[in-house]
Amino acid sequence: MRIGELSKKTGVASRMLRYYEEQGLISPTRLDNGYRDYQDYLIDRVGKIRGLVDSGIPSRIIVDILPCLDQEQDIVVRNVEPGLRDLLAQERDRMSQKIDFLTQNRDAITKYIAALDEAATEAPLASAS
DNA sequence: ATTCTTACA
DNA sequence: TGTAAGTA
Repeated sequence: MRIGELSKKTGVASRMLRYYEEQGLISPTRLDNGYRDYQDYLIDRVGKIRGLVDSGIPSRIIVDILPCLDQEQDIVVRNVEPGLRDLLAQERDRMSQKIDFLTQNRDAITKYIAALDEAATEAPLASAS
């Protein structure tokens, strides 16, 4: 399928699909007319990529994690790149740190929402005062 | 009508 | 990311 169809199926803007390609996250083939040709499995892959990207994970890390996502559980460990283990461990710690940060913000927002609801209950028409 | 690349906001 | 230009 071409970029427009993949965009509709994944909800990812075609602009970003081309960007993902630049980042080495996906490698669509080309049609004779130069149009990008995406395989069906990329629909699922793009969904996972979006999840990672939306979590704020740098694309350079996503590239290393992607092969783990494309398989069910049988992770192939042939690519024993030198510092990859440490790189991923370091990234995992950053994720934990980010999760803690987001958890705090979520709780703070939850309290704020509660305060807003309470205020609305006490003074229903005070929004324009 | 769609997509492509390049480039600017 | 969105959009514009000029193509294929």
